[in-house]
Amino acid sequence: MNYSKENNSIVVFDLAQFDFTHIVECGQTFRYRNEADCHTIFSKNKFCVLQKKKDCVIINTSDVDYFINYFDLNRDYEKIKESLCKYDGMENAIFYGNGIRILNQDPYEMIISFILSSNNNIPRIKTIIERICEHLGDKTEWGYAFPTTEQMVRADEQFFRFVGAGYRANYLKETAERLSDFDLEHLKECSTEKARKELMTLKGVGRKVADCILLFAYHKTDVFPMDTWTKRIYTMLGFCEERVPEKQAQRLIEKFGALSGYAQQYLYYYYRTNK
DNA sequence: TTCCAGGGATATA
DNA sequence: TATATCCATGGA
Repeated sequence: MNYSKENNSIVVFDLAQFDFTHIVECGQTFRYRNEADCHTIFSKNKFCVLQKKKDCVIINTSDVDYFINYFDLNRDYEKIKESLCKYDGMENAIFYGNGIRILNQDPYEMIISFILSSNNNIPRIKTIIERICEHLGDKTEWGYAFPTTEQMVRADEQFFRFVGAGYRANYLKETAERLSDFDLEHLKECSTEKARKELMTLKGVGRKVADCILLFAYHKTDVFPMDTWTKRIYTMLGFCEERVPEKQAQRLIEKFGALSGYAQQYLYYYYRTNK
């Protein structure tokens, strides 16, 4: 991936491997803002501002190294796309979602965010997360940071209902308490299976939410999160053997292997935005 | 009014 | 182990 690192900015030259709209609209993050001439993306207590030029994208940030990792800039997505194009039904999805990258996001933020995602829609998830940040997170020059574990445990169930979490309020309360004494770092070293099993002991984290966390926070790409959209995609790809989402995911992982997570994002984005 | 959204917990057989 | 039902909320 062709980019250069400056003092307070990153310049990305390979636009076929970097499309901000596709990166944020493919459902892996909920904290971003689109403005007329620039885009802003937030992570933990950090942010960056992206400006698209004729033949490059400039990422302005005070933490260059953090966002080089965040945007997964040291990975060659051309190779990934080439490999995935060999599969039937992938070419259109890859062409459509060209420039998607799987972000390396904060595990804690992903857990809280995807607990909220269950049986919910993206605009609402964004709104609820925004409210949680506004009420619990530190105020910064650009807005509110995502709350720390300490800030989260101070909130009660009533608060999470107040911000619109609905029946998930209890999940957030219980999981926030568990995570205040939980080593999220060591999951990096675990196998996908073992990490998934541990994540699923958290309240509000089932198979699908766990797979999203594994993919978007730990970059474990041998997962295929099955939601209401990908269940439809399963039959559209010509599969019909399995009815249980977990087994459907297994079939798809047998098909795509270590590229499953990437395949899932292209397919999810393509079919969701094209109905 | 009903359906749906990046599903999970729980009870039941 | 597999299936059915309930769960808040707001936009379509």
